[in-house]
Amino acid sequence: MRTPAELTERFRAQGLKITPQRVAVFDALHDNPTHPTAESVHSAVVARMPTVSLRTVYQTLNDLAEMGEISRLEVGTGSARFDPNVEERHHHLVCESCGMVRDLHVEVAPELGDDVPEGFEVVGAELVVRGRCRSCADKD
Amino acid sequence: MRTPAELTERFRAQGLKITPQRVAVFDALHDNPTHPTAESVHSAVVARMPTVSLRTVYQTLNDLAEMGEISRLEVGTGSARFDPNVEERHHHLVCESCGMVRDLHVEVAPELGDDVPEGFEVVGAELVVRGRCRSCADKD
DNA sequence: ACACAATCTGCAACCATTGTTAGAAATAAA
DNA sequence: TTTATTTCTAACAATGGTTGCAGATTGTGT
Repeated sequence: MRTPAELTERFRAQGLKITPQRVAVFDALHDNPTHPTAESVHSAVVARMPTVSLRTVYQTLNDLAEMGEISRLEVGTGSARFDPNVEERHHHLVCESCGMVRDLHVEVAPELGDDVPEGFEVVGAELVVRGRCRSCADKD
Repeated sequence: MRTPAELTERFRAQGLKITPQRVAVFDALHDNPTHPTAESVHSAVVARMPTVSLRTVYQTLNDLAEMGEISRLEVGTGSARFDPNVEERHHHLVCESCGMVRDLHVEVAPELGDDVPEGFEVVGAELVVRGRCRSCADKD
């Protein structure tokens, strides 16, 4: 992910204003490998700026996603996850027990050709590998 | 997918009762390649049994999913989709414009080994390929 | 046919997310 | 720096999908 400072530039370039709330979200995401939900980003932000609303966090995450600076994941755990790592193409590993999401660096069948219908414009492909992580598997 | 008659057997085997509502859901799913939402299953069912509630449809779909007779898909289109085809291993193609979901018969990187952490029990892997279907691409 | 347990319906509650709006704050212009 | 303009924020309400609940209803084994 870009640094908070770089994101600030990108926002300015789009004519968006730089507010402390937005910077706090940038900081919360920077080098964060946990694929946080909006809620957990909000918690992190609130720890330092108690008045920031969840609405603002959603707004900023949406802006970032629209600019392609982060990506939104739907892994079936109820709420969306946000992934600051958009530079490396990668996929995800999900623990069905604790909800943990982890990056997975795997090449996925690049020759889709066969079964994709004529005229379908492929934009992207996401692989989700599900299972139980070690600590959950050990628990019972 | 199993025939409605077979599902009836499976339900009985689990000690679940056979009600006309449940049979109507079985029928609505049988050989249905559209990956319907609960809402659309409900519409189909209501066409023949006007009093069936959406709640009952959800209940039956959940039962079927728990028994492994159908699978629940979350492709990020707002509502869950249900796929009666659990016999053939396959993946999905999603049109981001109209929400269409289609089966995709592609082999996906079977040697995950590399990046899966030690001790993680892999249960399954789902690939979602996103893009625009021909008719949506033609529209604009 | 009976009795009991399981099921159905209708409605309320829930959760994640988005719409709205008045007031506050950041930038641009002077 | 002061003002003017435009954008943001916070709070709250509303939405959409899904599940919880209570009482009436209906399969099923006897």
